[in-house]
Amino acid sequence: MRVSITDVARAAGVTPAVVSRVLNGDPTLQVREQTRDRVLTAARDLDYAPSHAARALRSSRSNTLGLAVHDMANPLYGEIIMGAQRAATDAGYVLLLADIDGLARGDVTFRRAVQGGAMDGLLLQRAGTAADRKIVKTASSRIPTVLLNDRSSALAAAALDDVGGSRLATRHLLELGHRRIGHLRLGGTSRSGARARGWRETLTQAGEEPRWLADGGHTIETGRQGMHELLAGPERPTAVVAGNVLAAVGALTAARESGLAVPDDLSLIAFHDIPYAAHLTPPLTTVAMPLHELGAAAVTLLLERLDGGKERQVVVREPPPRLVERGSTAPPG
Amino acid sequence: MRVSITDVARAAGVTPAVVSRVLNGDPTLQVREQTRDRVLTAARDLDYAPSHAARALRSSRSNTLGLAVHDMANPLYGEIIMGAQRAATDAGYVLLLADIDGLARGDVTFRRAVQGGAMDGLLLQRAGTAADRKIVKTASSRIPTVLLNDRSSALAAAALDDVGGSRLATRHLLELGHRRIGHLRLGGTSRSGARARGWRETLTQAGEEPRWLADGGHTIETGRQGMHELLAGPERPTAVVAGNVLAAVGALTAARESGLAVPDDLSLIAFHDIPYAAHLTPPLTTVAMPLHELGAAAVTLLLERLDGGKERQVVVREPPPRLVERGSTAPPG
DNA sequence: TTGGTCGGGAAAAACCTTTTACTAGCGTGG
DNA sequence: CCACGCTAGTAAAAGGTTTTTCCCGACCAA
Repeated sequence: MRVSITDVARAAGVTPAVVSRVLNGDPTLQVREQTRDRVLTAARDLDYAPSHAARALRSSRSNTLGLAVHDMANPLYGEIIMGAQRAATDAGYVLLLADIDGLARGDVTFRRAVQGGAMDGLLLQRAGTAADRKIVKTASSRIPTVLLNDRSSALAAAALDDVGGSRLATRHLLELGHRRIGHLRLGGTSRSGARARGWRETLTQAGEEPRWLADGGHTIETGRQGMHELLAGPERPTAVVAGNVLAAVGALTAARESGLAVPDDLSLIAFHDIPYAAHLTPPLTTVAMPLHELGAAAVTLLLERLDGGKERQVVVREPPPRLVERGSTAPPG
Repeated sequence: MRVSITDVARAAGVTPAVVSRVLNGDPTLQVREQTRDRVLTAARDLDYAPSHAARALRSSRSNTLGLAVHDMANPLYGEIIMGAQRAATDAGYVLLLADIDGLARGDVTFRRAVQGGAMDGLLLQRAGTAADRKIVKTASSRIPTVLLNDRSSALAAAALDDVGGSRLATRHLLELGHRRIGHLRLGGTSRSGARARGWRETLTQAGEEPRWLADGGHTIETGRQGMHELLAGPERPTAVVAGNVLAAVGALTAARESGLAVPDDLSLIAFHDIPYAAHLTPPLTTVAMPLHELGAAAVTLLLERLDGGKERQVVVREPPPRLVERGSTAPPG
């Protein structure tokens, strides 16, 4: 049926042990060049691939990493996942998908997968919900866990340079001549704090007062509400830094609903660049963050931990946040 | 270390075989109610979960399904994946992620995963590229494979009701009073044919001639080009059915570039509804297709095959395509 | 010759389940 | 009293790797 290591051994005229050690490059093995060749060609001829299950059983390593995210349909996560995917593949690992909300629904499938050793480690993107806490508890007590873009806890984590991105965005608006610059923060997560900090610090350094602040969340609808809040006061900001591109989409709608033209009456810049941003009206100016690299960094961190490394928290600064100028920012009218 | 079936057996005062058979509900097992309870409580107390690897090795079933897509960052695929995810979880299966383009890069990781029995079956979303053909060949000869939204081949597949969706879109435009209705087809895939067919048939039945046809691809940029092509002739269409929502985004840009106002000078309706569609200018009228259900259906199909079923092709008609009226369609000016 | 060392590989255990075949004990009918 | 059948399990094999220990022959030095 399947070709096993014994078949290869027979074909090469050696024992299975030798095949295993040759194929895995065991440095303690003494073997003649000739024999090694026989093994290698036999393996190739028979198109041999070791049984995932048997190997996992014996070595108690599944070469699999779990990946749990909230919303697959969010292109931001898609980007992160692709980065993680690639890094994992390059390291010979494979990615197992889990849906956080499914897990929280009391899914036995995931718990069994974690406990049963189906994955060696877990990448977790959380959003601060109750479901998250449950998952974190279930998983992190059993297998190494790395948080994606989050650093509020004692767990290992890979995060973006939120402060830097926020500074870049705010500085862009300042350079255009804006003074009254508001911020739509994410709310609820640690990223929220860092992004708000970059905005606040940059304004303070420029001698401006960071007065306009509202929660924009990370969905279109929450962004719309937040923007309305920001525009409600008697004195309005002339420019806004949105903590999330989806919130910015909603903010654009809110501006329109308030009778404000973007960018003539109000400039808007958002965190994260997605293809759609270029096709909104007006095209959205954004700060592109290295999402791909974030995913890769998280995987690297996890692999490190699997090799016995300590829990670390890293900030992905390479490549640095990049300003993508489009049509939603302009000098104040 | 890990708690194994032997530990549970010892705690319950029986042999491992009994534990296995009780936990898996072996109907041929004769066991006293009392003994069964002892086993069950022991398993619960020890928080036992069977080893994924050992079980896979013994039963040569990994309870894992592979999922290979092109572009995770595309929200359409995200939607499909979420549907697949859920259906798989409900059936006790877990999803393994693979990136087609990585695979085609000559990745050994995936080939080893397939051959090593890391997955029982594969869900494959292909786009007609050379990479696809390679993957299909590697995989489908070894494990059951189901195609997502594609039915051009001999393989099992789950597809959308493209003709129905296309009819719905075209009829909507006809009802608004349009006669000169064009189509931006996908190009390259079998879906292309079906969607074009729905458009053509509906027009013909209404006594109109299906004259305006161009390739819109499935990216923003190709959609833009296709739309320009459609608008190039001396006599222009007054309305267009776009085969893909991303192409429609590009088409919107193309219309603007041609100095045409949507919907006043040109109506546009697109396949697939995504949240962004509502926030374009103008908000895009779409036909929402059951993507979630498509993913679930594909999983069902795959599980069927794993249980020895025949290769089938299904069309997901439930829920039926749904018209989402927004601002990009209007009676002809 | 003997003792020692080294090269080249063999043997066997262990990893944890599942499954098939089998059995000890007991009651029952003939 | 014996054969039989039933209950309630038991025993053992199998699945494919990896890894540690072990072994045999050859060569070298004394």
